[in-house]
Amino acid sequence: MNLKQLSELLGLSQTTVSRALNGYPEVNEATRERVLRAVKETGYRPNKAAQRLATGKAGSIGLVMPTAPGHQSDVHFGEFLAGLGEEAVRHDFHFVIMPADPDDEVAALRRLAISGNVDALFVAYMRGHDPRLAMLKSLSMPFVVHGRSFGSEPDYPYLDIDNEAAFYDAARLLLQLGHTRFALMNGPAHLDFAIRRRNGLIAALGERGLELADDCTSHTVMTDEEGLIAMERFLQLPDRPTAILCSSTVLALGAIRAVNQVGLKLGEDISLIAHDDVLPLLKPENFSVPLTTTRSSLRAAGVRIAQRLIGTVKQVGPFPEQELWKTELIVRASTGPVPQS
Amino acid sequence: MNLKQLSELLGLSQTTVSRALNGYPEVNEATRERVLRAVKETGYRPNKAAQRLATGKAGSIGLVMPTAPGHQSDVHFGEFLAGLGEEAVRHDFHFVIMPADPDDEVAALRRLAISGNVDALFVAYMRGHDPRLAMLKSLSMPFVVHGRSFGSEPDYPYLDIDNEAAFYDAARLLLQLGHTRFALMNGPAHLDFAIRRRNGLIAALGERGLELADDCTSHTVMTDEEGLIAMERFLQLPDRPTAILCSSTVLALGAIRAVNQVGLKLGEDISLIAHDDVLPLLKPENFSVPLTTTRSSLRAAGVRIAQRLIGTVKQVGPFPEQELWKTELIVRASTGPVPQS
DNA sequence: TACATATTTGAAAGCGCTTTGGAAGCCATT
DNA sequence: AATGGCTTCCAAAGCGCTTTCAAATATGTA
Repeated sequence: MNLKQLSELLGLSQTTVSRALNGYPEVNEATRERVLRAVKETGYRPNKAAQRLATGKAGSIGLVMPTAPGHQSDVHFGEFLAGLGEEAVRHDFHFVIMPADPDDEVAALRRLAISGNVDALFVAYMRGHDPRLAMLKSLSMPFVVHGRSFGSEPDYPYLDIDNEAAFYDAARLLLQLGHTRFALMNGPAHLDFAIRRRNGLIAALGERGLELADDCTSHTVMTDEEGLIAMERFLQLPDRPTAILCSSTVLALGAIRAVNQVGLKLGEDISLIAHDDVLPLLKPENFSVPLTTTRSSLRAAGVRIAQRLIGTVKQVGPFPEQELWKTELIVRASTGPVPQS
Repeated sequence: MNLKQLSELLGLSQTTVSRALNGYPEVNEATRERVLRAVKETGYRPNKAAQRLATGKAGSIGLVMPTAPGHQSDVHFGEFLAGLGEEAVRHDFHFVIMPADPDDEVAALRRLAISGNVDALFVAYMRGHDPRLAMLKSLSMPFVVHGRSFGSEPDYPYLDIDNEAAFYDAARLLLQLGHTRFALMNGPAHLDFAIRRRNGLIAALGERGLELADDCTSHTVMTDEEGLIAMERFLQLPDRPTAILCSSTVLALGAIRAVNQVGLKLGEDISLIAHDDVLPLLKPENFSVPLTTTRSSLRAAGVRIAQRLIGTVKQVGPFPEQELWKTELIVRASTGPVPQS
């Protein structure tokens, strides 16, 4: 059933039927109702590809999903998607997801954009000096970045959390508790949030004349295995750190296992603060020792970005181009005063 | 840059350029190379919406993502998606994801199908007597179901794991270890896998003249919170169960917390077997007491289903319509002989 | 040389929708 | 009766591609 058939059935032109459906004013209310009733009866649905071709819009936002054999799926991605979806469903928007090798993201994003089946783009996993920004700006397609790109002019639309402040504040808390030997378990070094969180920590330490040692820093993918390995390394250090900042509750999961294995007590021998993306699976309050965290909901960010993206496409708005969300510092039992040794 | 412009640039007809690009044989190799070079230089990409409209195919597979405010995002979904993506990227396929309220899945699926921008459908979260099957069959669009629908004629294409055998075998192991008091922590009761796993357990118990008590059965969404609550209930029972079957490592996470809280020992006082979807985040071997599991990789299932779906669209094949994967029963430390009381 | 047969190219139709530019009908006003 | 302004509808063009059918050119055969 297509427009032509429907209009013949009704004895109307395609034009009129199309207008009736899309809420144009220049159509008699009586005929509009007749059309609407026929649509109900026949189950007619407009072909989106044709709509897209005719209008240039199709109610979809595009994003690239990094994937490869052996590439571990990322809980954060799923959680963020849930947020996008929650908002998209309200506007009858859908997603076009292009899976791509992580090394091929720029090209994949371009393909997605010129493919002509998305109205707007969402970009994540931002890096320092991210090469995608220049491409996006040349594209004349709306986009919003989750995160920022350290070292690039901040003249693009983004939503980010204040990673630097988060880890600065976290470090300050630990400093006030008397800690002086710090370690950082971070995400991959090229990612923007990792750069900023490290900077935040270094800034706080610097104010006290302290430094972050290289052997007390790890940059890895954020899995519990890597957390375990990194923490084991820290614990073997002659002068082992007592204060740990951790970029994810996933890393913390492994880290805590390492702490338990050597019989140390979290919150007493070792203080740890992790960043909490509010993953449904890893609630900091459910850890055997509840975790002190810097918190910001990934899902909420997804909702907000979808709002901005969809709003831009639908030309409602305007929206702020740049948003920087503060994180909350939530103190639980995994932090305590520096142990007397 | 579109086909018309490109062909004018080359002094060729759109026909020839189109054929050159799509690998048709009736075009001179020399001109084909000329076209290909021009494409490289201009960065021309065909408009997918137009392609879709013209051919009816667009290299995409569609799926519905259940979502709603307050609806917890599902790790399983993300992991499965990673599997689909891993295969899709090899064939330059993408996904169209339609977010939908869980109560609206049938309608959402239909919208997605008639929208005309997917070539094939993937369906998950199967229920007993699933209403989507009839709709799908009437649709004449290829689809593959992950799971099955208990109570429906199995005449549709699916890939499932043998849930019944998995829990039957798991129960048998525990029976051999002398356990007689069983409990089941299952997923939502209307879901197919939950029905079959329960049946598997009941069958194994039945062979020994045992029954599964109602107050030793829980059907909940699979979160660690629910796991905790269910296990707390079990443990307060006057004649508390010693053998637990658990439909997910996520549930097990909470269950184990409950066990620890009351000071019982997993693998001694309580034996537990969980089903393991091989989530990167929840490795059974990393639990403080490594978990005995029935294992089957969700991601591998995603890869396989993508293969079948894409193969069907591309008309390579044929593929088996029905696949039933065996799970592996992997014994670790969370199971032991029934405690002497 | 003339003819049949491959090989290579092109004109145009069509996919299902939106939208421009009229046209027809109706009413009130001159 | 003629004019103008509304309201309501329609024919047809166009979105960017594929594909059918036909034409042009090259190649082989008698």
